[in-house]
Amino acid sequence: MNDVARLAGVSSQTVSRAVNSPNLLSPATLAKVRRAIDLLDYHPNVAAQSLANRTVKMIGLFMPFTQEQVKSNMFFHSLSATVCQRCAQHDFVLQLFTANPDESYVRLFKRLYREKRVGGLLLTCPSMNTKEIGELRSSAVPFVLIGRPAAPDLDVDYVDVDNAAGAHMAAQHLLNKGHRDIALLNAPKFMTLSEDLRSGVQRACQEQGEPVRFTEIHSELTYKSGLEIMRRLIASDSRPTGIITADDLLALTVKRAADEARLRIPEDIAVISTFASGWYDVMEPELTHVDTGFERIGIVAAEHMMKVILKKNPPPLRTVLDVKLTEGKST
Amino acid sequence: MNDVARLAGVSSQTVSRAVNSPNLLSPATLAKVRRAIDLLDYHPNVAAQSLANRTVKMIGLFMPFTQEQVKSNMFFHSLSATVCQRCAQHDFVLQLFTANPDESYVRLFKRLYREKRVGGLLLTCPSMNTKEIGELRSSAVPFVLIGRPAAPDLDVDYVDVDNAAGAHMAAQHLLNKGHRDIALLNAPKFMTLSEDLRSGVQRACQEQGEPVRFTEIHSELTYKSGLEIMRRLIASDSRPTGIITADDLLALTVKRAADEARLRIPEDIAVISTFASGWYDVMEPELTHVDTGFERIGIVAAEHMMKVILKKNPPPLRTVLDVKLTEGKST
DNA sequence: CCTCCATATGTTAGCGGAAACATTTCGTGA
DNA sequence: TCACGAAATGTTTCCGCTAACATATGGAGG
Repeated sequence: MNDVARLAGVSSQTVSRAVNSPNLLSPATLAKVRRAIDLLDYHPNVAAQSLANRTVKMIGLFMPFTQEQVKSNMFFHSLSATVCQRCAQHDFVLQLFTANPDESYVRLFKRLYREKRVGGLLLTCPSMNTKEIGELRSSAVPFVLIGRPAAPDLDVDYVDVDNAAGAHMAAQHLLNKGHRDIALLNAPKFMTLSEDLRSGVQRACQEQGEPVRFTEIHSELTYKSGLEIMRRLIASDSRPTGIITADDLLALTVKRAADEARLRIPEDIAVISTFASGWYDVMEPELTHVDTGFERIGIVAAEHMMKVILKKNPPPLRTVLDVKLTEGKST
Repeated sequence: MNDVARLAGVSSQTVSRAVNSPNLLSPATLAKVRRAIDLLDYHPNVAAQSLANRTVKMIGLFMPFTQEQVKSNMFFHSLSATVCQRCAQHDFVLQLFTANPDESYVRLFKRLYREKRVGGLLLTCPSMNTKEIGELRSSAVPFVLIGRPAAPDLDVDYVDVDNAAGAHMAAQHLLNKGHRDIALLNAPKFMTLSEDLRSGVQRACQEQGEPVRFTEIHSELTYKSGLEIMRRLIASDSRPTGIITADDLLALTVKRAADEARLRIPEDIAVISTFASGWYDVMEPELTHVDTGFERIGIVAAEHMMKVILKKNPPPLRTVLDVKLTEGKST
């Protein structure tokens, strides 16, 4: 920076201004300084910058999922991709944390923040409980939850997609097609998602005038787990006529189990997924599904976090993104 | 740090030593300092650390792929996960870059390094040419290529899996089963991978005593693209008896096209994949494939990079990881 | 012609640490 | 008993940058 200043014949503070607030400089000086910057190929040292102005232009994205869990779900890659892109636009950087920590979540997050590794965190931790969230909230660490907390009155920032509405739409869709025996191949219990889905489906069933049989089964979000369950369900006496799956990978297991049992989709058994990630294409017939547009989550969360870090005091983030149903040929 | 020093009754440099080289301190002082650190919940500021000792304990992982490209391939998530985990073990951090840059690759990489955002880079840029690599090599930026460069004598660090050997094994496997009409559903031409695969298969065909018909077709690594090609290929007069795919997603397209044409796998048409990522499970019958163990790439690359950053002068990294064939029921 | 204020630039003092060097302490062998 | 070197600790300076304040410059208005 001093070299640039010398070459341009100005003070080093002027160089700093040329970089950070060019509008404060006269056009002539600005041009001089910029020429010198170009000539010397100067790039500011971000460590020194954050030390001096005490803001850390890095967002941590925390996704403590196993390979197996992630594998089934485009969600995670999509999230990191959109966050990364958004960061780049604002001269921020994304730090990714996928490893399961040795220490407790709260402790880790506090540490990362205190060490100035990140200016704030985006968290996808389904297993973080209300107490932990509250604890983190009362610390100074800025964070946004991806997926809303179990306790809705917790006064924390979050973005979520309206999974309950999606499930409701999916169930309604089946009911409209005349189905009266519906099963929900749901996500594991520990995911708050699973409760949203169940409640959405149940509400739709209750709203229906006639009686509806509703079965709920929890599955891991893996092909193997889903397939095992579906085989059993389809072989049983009480085979439902319509199946709602938490995820398009699980929809594939329905297809396979149906194939094996020589059942046709949608004639003998209908399938609809409340979430479409990367497996969507592979399904045959074309899968009716709820389009969550989950790519939007990363954008909203990252934008909010950057505002927080830059002390722009954005309003609280309590966003639940709407979803829509895309009809395919599987129902 | 000064607070800790005061509380422990030592100088701040002693605190620094307690953190970075505890063996230099007497057990008594070390204990005192550590107690003070705990009491005050002190965490060193990494920005200040890198400023003072001018090493940046961050590794950048660059993966400029579109959603569409990534979707088909577990490779990318697996890579970031293993690198991230490895980084965590050494108190390093992973910065992820998936966005396609506005500027040129080389320019971007130099900038990231000069700005001290990263201490070094792990690069997966299939479209980076020999000239660019050479240019980057002659700069000060430490980097490791994921996948080896087209020009083998380029004097750069890289890790790769032995795709040519994998393709060779796959072809041999089919030849041993008696196939004499083989097609390779290959990756796009712009990926260096595609050349490795072709050469591997060709070599196997040549080594075979009898004449073998060999067809090569390039496809994007998407279901749609593969399916279109496979439908045409299977419908054509010259339908091959054995198909080698670049990827397990493409293997699924073979399955689907075969189903549609009422062909059985493996009786009427055999399939083997030279790469198994997340789509593996979904295939029926069980897919014969080359197991590349690509998770190892991230580990090797990250370990090397950390040594470079910590100035441990590791020997040049020219690693080509071996692969093995796992026989399923699709051949 | 002078005051006053907005605009443009320079100066000083850290941000939180670690390297390099200086100093003290202490055990050891002659 | 004392010199001597290793081990333990302290002091100074600087890493590269920006906030806060100080100063210069120029034009409008009285």
